[in-house]
Amino acid sequence: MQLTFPDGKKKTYDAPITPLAIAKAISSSLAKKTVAAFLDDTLYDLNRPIDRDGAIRLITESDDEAFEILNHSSAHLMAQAIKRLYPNAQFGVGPAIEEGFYYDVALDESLKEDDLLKIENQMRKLVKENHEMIRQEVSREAALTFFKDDFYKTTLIEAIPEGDAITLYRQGDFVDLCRGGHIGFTGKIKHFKLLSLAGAYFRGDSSGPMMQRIYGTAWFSKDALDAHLSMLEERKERDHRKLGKELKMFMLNSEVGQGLATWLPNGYAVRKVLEDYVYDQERKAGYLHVSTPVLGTKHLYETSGHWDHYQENMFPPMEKDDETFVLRPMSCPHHMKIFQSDLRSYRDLPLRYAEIVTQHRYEASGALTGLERVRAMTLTDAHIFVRPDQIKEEVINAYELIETAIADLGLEIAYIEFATRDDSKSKFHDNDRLWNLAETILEDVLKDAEIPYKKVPGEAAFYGPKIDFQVKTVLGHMITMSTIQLDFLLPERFDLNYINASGEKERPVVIHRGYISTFERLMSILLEQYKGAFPTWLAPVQAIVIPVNQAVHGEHAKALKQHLIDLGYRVNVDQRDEKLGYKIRDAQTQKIPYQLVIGDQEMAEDQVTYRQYGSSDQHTVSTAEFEALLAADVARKSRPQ
RNA sequence: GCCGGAAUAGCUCAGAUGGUAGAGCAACUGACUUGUAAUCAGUAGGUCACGGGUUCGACUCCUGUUUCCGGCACCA
Repeated sequence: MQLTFPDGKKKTYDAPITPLAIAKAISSSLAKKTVAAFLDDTLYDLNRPIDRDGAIRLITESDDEAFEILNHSSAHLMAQAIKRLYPNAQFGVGPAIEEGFYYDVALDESLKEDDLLKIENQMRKLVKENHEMIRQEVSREAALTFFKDDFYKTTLIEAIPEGDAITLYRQGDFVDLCRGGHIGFTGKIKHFKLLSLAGAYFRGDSSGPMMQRIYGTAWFSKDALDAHLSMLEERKERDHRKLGKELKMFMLNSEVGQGLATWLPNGYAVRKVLEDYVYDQERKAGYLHVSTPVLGTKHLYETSGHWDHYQENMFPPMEKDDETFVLRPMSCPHHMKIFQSDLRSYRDLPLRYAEIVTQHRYEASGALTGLERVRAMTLTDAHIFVRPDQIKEEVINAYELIETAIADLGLEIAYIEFATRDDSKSKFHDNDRLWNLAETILEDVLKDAEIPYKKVPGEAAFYGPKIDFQVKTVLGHMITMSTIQLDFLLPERFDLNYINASGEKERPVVIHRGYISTFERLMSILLEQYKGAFPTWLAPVQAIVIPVNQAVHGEHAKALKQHLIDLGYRVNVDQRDEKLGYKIRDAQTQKIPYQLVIGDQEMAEDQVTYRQYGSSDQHTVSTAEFEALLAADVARKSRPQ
């Protein structure tokens, strides 16, 4: 039997031979680090015998695939430990995930935090016992017979497509249904920790049973595990809810209402900068700003179709004077009425309406998370009315506007999701011709613009396909930042039209454009991104003036503060009768970008001594120089210096 | 909405087995008059989330509710 290595070398072996044996033959240190192997494109467990020719690649601890294999095996190890402690336990799925693994368990008793330690200790025992994890291919019938009393596993087996191999993995007394790859021996799993308990629906079906999910993480070295755990701690420090409280940005008060955020002065200062930014960018890009009410009649939303398709996400209707009103969850219907308010010519198009507006959506209570998921949100919402021949250009314009904003905010587009419909007809507007046309145009735009994208069938809006701009936050969450949605349906429902060149009525197409998410969600992202230390253009307080001696320099400091405020900056002065060190410390704690110290020399020479957040360097410059520096800092927004 | 956990001063947190609460920071007052991350002293601050129950007595035990946290489901 001949195996070809990645460097092209061929070696001959007596079949069968395991990846472990192959690695051992090369060196014992390689064997230690080897986790599994690829034979051509098939993943082989460390101990799965290879009995045919092919291209072999040994996977070692440093390879990307290794972490996944280790964690997948750790999930099995945990299941084995649970089975020992709770013989009646049944299992759902137990995959490796980005930062570790989980396993879903069905148990009569509910697990407690303390139980995680018990399970962890049992896992360590099993590691010491060093069970071999043996792969076995079985027939569907054999698998079903083996798991005949296990509702979860039989359901999973039945879901495996006909013709696919069904494999079992045995380690000691524990057997699990699994497609593999595994690390071969439980003894290879050394550095792990169980992290949390959660509920999870079996197969993600909220009408089905709920299982107990245990999350854990496994690494190849103690250092790597420790580094991961301290990273998890650091993440908590970055949590926008914690930072938002510390920096007095916003509050969520149960008496105000669940999911209803209150912006405090600091938070609103940041939001106002963002509002002004989007308004100005839109103005330059030819958008026309409008303002429409927070309430609308139920009839309006029946016309748009939201009442039928979106009702469960809306607050219940209210009645007054024989009229039924709803709190608007979106702006589209209002903007449709604006388009309709006048006779439109083909020469008027594209018409771009934008509005900074508050909307209310009834989000499930369990979904609410700080500012990330709220029930009242403010955003800039735009609807662009175009002729069919203008679609492509306007989609590209919107794309560019969004791209610029994301860069100005110091964020990055991770990828773009192209959401199309799938076969579940009831979820989507029933018009094949329009759907196919809409999807074709959007995909053409994506292709022509050479934008990398990922197609996600079934994720479209009910009125049409869309592209979503996904941003990865510093905490690793993927968040939809912006969206461009094509809509052939609402113009039809509202019977919108314009007069074309031949004097005939024609139907416009609507592009829904979400710009930079909602101000609430954006605030949460930015707080976490900058760990509360906002770049100068966004900072709620951009500079604080600190007199060395309040009695001597206080008046001058106050005047300097007012001078900078008059120039358009957000500036405070610390007039407390405290020592300089105390006031500096306080300013650093508040993460104010510039601290301006005023003493005898500065007062006499019209200078400031500034110090930036996070640095202990001091620079003495003339007030004019400092103003120029501040202006340049604000102008570059969040882009790198 | 579902599973599990939590809720003590403005903030961060202590408070064994039931005997009505403490610290640090912040606030306020006074002294100090300050040159780059905490000057000293004093004062005030709490329906222990809310409602019911058990008990001679509940922050503590039971129970219901609310909100928050970790997930799941949801997320135009």
